[in-house]
Amino acid sequence: MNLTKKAQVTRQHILDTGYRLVLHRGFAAMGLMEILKECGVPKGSFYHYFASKEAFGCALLQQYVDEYIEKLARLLAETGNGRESLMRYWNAWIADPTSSSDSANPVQGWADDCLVVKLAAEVADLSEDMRRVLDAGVQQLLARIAALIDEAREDGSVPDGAPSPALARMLYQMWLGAALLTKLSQNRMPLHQALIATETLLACDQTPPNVPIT
Amino acid sequence: MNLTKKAQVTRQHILDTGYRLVLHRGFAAMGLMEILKECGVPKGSFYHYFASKEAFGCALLQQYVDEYIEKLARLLAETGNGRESLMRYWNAWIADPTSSSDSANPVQGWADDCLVVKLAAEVADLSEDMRRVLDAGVQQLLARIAALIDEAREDGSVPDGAPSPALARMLYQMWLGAALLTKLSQNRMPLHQALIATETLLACDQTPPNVPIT
DNA sequence: ATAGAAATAAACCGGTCGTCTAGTGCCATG
DNA sequence: CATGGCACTAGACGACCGGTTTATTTCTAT
Repeated sequence: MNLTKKAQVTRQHILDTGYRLVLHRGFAAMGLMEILKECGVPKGSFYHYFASKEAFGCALLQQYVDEYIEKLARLLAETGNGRESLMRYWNAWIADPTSSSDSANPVQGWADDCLVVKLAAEVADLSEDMRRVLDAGVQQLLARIAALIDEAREDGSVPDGAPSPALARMLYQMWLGAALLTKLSQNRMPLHQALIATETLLACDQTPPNVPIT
Repeated sequence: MNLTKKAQVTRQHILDTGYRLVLHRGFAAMGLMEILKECGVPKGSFYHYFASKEAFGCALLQQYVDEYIEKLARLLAETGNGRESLMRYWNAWIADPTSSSDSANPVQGWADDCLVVKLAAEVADLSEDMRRVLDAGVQQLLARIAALIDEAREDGSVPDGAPSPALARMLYQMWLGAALLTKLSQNRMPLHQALIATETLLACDQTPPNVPIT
């Protein structure tokens, strides 16, 4: 029992360091030895916990998705009307209000730790399994954002407009693009601009011609 | 002289097949042998034409950027007012009007062949040189789009609104995100939705609070 | 015919993922 | 307390592929 618990800890340790590494190197470029050396786990153990590198990747992504949704729930649990909650989320992309930032850890937001930004393009062609996990996570998130928009509209803090699923996706796309350009240009301006644009879009109450919603 | 020309052809051949492969496998995951086997060039030759894999990557990206700008110029050379030109560009993301599509080559647009979508996240952390090439290309493109918006506003086909550089970037980000989600979900709906959103945004003449530009 | 550049072939070394066998520690049962 | 069994650790090993370098051949121009 205690033993099993310790084993789970080891498995978790592998996943955590894997996350840190994959965030910067990418999935294919990250070797297993790199992870295992860093957390002092022998190779034999790895294949005890995971059937393959791909299976490991799936577990990694699944855990990331789950934790993301949880983190979002915690962020939204604070007080504030619908619009404030929504904007708290987008603001977190730029700077996570719950994480402290000192000189060693410069100001960072969710955009900097986002595996969708880092891996979506790579994984989409690499592994069907990993693609599905990440895609399902994104769909889940989009649904939550859409619901958030609906709530904000119900309490009157956001005006009516485009269908909430369409608007949610549009906003998310914009932030993905902003995070990508920020990575590429090493300049956080796109993120700040996205924040302004988000406010504009939320205020924009003109409904576009019918958008097919999936 | 003829020889030199033939050499250039070989080099070009390597770059072209490299582009096709990197578009699906990614840069790190694509081995040199994969390229060289496909175009029948021996390994030794590769290092005659390119100093390293990274240098090859830079040349690949540089050529991609240059061709992209040219392709854009050709697309915009056709008749139409400013707004029509602009929308022709975004439409091309979904389906390139200049490329024929048959059953073997299903309908494809620029989004499917975009190296920014595929490589930005990977390259940003992998190689400073490659990052710079791609970033410079994006900046060049953004400037062109902003100019296009200005032209459209001058001929009255697009209303005034947010500063054109900010609007251009916002639109581009949205399309990047849409292309990413399309790859991830294997569903082209995000692209179509981006098209609707683009029209809405162009019509939206409310200026957001001052946006610091670049 | 020959000097020298252009192009190629082959060897190199390190790292890849994954397998496999051996060994350790812990728990439950007799 | 012994013993068998299971979860886990340990790391050597294999086959292969990574990018790079060096040596060699091929060709052209003088």
